[in-house]
Amino acid sequence: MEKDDRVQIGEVAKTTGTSIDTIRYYEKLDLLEKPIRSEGRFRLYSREAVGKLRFIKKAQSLGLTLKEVKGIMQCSQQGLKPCCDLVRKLFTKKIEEFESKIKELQKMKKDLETLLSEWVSTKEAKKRSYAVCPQIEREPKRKRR
Amino acid sequence: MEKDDRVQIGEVAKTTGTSIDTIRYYEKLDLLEKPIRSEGRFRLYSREAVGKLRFIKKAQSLGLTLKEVKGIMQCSQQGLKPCCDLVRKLFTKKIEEFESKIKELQKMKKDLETLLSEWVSTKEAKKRSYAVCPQIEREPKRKRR
DNA sequence: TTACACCCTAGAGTGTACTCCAGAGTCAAG
DNA sequence: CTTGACTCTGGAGTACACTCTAGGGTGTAA
Repeated sequence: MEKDDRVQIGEVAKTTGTSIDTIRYYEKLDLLEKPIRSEGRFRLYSREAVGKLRFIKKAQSLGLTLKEVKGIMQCSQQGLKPCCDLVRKLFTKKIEEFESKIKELQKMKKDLETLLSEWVSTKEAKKRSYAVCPQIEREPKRKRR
Repeated sequence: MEKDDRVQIGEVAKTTGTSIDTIRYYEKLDLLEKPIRSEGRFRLYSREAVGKLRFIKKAQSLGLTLKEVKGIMQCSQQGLKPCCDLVRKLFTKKIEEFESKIKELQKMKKDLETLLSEWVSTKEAKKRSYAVCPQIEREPKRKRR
C-alpha cells in the first residue's frame, strides 16, 4: 500500500502474463479500478491490483466470462457472504455443465471407438459416417416475422 | 434420397432447433453443402443434410468450434480411419481440458467453502477476498515495439 | 386476385474478448 | 541534449458465431 510498492503497467503485464492492452481494456470495463498515476500520467498499480488481475485470469481460465467476474467483484463489496454465495452458485453451475459435457464426450469417444473397430473389421464405411451423432429432437428457438 | 424426402429450410430449422439464418450461415462456411433448389430457388434439404446439421450441433455442444467440425467433415471424405483418428484426437484433448478444469473448479469450490465457513465464524472479512486465487507466475506473452 | 406464410440475397450489426495502430508524451542513461 | 525504452489516448481491426434488415420473390388457399 506504500507508494514504492507501486509498479508500472509493463511490470504488471510481465508478472501476470497479461498484455498491457488487456490491462487497459479491463480498466475500461471497470474490472480493474483506475490506478493512481505518476507525475507523467503513467499508471501505478498496487500489489492488490495485481492480485485482482490474477483473480480475473484465474476465474476466466475456469470458464467464467468477464461479466461474471465483474459480478463477483461487485458482489464482494457487498460483503463476503453474498459474494461467496454467488461464486458458489456460478461454480456449481459450471461444474455441472462441465460434468455433463464430459459425460457426453466420453460417450461419444466410446461410440467412436466401437464404430472404428467395427469398420476396421468390416470395411463398409461411408454410409454411417454421421451415425456417431445421436438423434436429438428439440423445440425450435425462433419464430420469424 | 428421393425428391419428396426433401424439405425446405424452415422445416429443417424447426426439426433441428437451428435458426434459418444459422443454416444459411453454415452453408456459407461450407459446413453444409449447397442443397438442390426448387423451381423458385428455395433450398431443398435431404435427410442426410439434416443429419449433418444435427452432427454439427452436437459437436458444437461438446465444445468443438465450427472450424474443428469442418475439419472433421473434410477428413471424413478422406475415409473413415483418418477421420476417426482426428475426432478421437480432438475429443481426447477436450476431455483432458475439461477434466483439468473440473479439478480446478472443484478445488476452488472447496477452498471457497472452507473460506466461507471460516469467515462466518470469525467475521474478519475483506482483507482476504482475493486469497481464493492461487498465485501463478507465468512468462510474458508479448514484447512491445 | 389478393392475402399471407414462407423463402431469397447481400450486407450490416451484435457481443465477447481482445489486439493493434498512430501520434505523442515521459524518463533515465550516456 | 539526444536516444531508446516505456507509456499515453482514442479509435480501428480481428475472430467467432451468429442475428437482423431491407427489399423483393414464391406458393397456396379463399
